Amino acid sequence: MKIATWNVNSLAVRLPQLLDWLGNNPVDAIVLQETKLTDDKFPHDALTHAGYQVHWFGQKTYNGVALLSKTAAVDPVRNIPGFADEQARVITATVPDGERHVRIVGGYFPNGQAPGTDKFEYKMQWLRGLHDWLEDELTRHPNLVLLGDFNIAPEDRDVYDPVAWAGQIHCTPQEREHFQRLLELGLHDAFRMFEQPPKSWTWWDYRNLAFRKNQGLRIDHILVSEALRGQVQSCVIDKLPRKNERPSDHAPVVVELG
DNA sequence: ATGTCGACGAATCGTCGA
Repeated sequence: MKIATWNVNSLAVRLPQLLDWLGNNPVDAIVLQETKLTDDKFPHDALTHAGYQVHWFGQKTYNGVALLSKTAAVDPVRNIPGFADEQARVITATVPDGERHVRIVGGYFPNGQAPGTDKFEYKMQWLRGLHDWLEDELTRHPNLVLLGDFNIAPEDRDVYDPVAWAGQIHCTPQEREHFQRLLELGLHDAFRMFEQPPKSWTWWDYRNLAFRKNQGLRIDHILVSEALRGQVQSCVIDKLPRKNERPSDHAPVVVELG
């Protein structure tokens, strides 16, 4: 079973690229972030035609998430129960895979702008809300995958220039502490379960020729629960879509469960 | 280089967010 995550930065713009990518990478499930579409504008028919069933949840201009799966996903939940939120950031559902059922939590974590801002404080509260809900959710669903755009670079090796980024958004000690607290729930960073090329990033700024210079961050992640840990076969970043014309600034990440 | 995108509202660009 393959599960992917991709921040598409506007599904209206990126739909052809998504369909192309799914044609070449027929994953069993994928979560999308930054669809930036109200529910009535969601391209449900095109994705159904591509062989996916979809749960989606969005808003105009900002945010918006979706969960696509080959088999129908059940028990969907929008956002974080117990955490009141105006913003469409989390979509969760259970995807059957033969005898196994996997609870998939797709998240678009707040950016946070900069330490000391209201948006940073919102990010901190959001992360606390996510942690507390996941603690419960894991008791109900031992087979759980948390994936998406975390907007956190967990370690210095996830940053192209850790000195320049020290203390900056995505790299603050507070954000990294929250990432560690998620790991303490028994979640495991699937990407780091394997040997990986150095300078592996999932996001490159549109500015400054960052992709060409491979100046990026690893801020999109796939965390698997303890019960799934032994089943993880691979985890890779697919840089190819970043080379498209009019690319998203993020690359997809794919995990394979045996 | 704060050098790019994408969306929006109102206008053929300025502003915001990332």
